[in-house]
Amino acid sequence: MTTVLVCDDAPLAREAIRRAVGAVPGVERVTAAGSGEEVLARFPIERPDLVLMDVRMPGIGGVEASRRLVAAHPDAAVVMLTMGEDPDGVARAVSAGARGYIAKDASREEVAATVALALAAGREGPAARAQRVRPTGAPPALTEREQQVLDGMSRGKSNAEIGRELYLSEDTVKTHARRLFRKLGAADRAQAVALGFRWGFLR
Amino acid sequence: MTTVLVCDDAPLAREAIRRAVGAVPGVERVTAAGSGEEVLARFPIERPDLVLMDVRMPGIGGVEASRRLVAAHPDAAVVMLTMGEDPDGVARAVSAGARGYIAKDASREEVAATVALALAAGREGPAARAQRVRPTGAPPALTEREQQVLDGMSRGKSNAEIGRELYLSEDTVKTHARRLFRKLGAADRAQAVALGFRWGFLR
DNA sequence: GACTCCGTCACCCGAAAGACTGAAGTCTGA
DNA sequence: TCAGACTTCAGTCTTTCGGGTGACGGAGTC
Repeated sequence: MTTVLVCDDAPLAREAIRRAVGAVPGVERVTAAGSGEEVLARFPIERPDLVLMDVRMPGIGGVEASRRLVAAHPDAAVVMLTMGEDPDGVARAVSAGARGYIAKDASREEVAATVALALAAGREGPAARAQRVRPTGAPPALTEREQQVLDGMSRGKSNAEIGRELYLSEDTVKTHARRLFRKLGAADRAQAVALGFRWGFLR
Repeated sequence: MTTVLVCDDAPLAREAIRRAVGAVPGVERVTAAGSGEEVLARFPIERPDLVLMDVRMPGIGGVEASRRLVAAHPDAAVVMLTMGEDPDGVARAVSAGARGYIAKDASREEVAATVALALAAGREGPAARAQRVRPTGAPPALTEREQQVLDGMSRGKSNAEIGRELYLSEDTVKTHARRLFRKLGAADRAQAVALGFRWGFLR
């Protein structure tokens, strides 16, 4: 009986992850919690084989919850959920006992693979996975132009249209766009917009 | 002395709107508030010629704030800021005394034009502008495939990559993408991602 | 049975995007 | 004063995107 406990304060994300994890072969039961405190309270009762926990939550965050959980139950397997907004937190969580992490922008397949790995692995060294943490510690600092270009992208404007709005040439907009992509780690404007929302540059 | 009071709980959006409004000819002073309550408190003191207020805010939302403001000060000119997520709320706000609304995905020019119009107009009938509210009251219903394609887009995947993830041909992905754009009213994948976040399909 | 919606795939086409350079002006801060 | 960031623009190149259109099978509906 392999059970997984998913913890995220956002109901939508929680259910999405539940579905993804539920599809992993070998996982019979997936339960959900809405806070780190709830995980600490329920872990001794449910004894899940794996805890998937969001890094950022109200109350004690995922990092502190992971630390306390592993301190109280050294056999607990914790995998952090992150959306790249807090790589330092992930690093601390991993060093505090989490077995790995999954980026929330990962595909369903990647989630499944990571969960399966975490379940299968005898405690793999945290260092191995900690390397996957993004090197950029702080939220990227966007210049005003980059912010404006990002904003235009989110409104479905082409580079030429953004240029006309800002009284710039299309080439200049493309230059700002390229640097924007580098800073955000985006492959294209669609991902840039997604990361813009997650970093709070857009809303 | 024409002054405009901008109210939005998000500092970034607030500043962006401030800048846009500040560029409108005839506007000498733009002040900013962070909540509906703050607007109600400051309006009698500052007596701005126009209040730009976000529909959705913590505490009393823009609708209720607009209603109370106009009830207390019938000469108050309120224009709602919306991002299309709550057309009913806009309609109620307009019927409750708001003079119009501006979509947040509007261009700077559109913002300027609407502000100038709201300032210049003797009280135009609310009905005239209320028609601009999007006819689609409910969030668009996305099929599972469209949701999956949207998700892939938000992760920066190309259509071909999404196709490989979902075991589909690139052409099929493009078909789903095209229908997705139609449903969301998006011009391209970047705007589709933005609308996906605003409708809650992505997070 | 007719109709509609979804999912699948294919073709063509022009427009746009994004990567790669190089360069020059402004402005700030060490 | 000088380094460095920001901003501006330009060129070339390949890839991708998005629109238009058509098609076929299946599921559900009227």
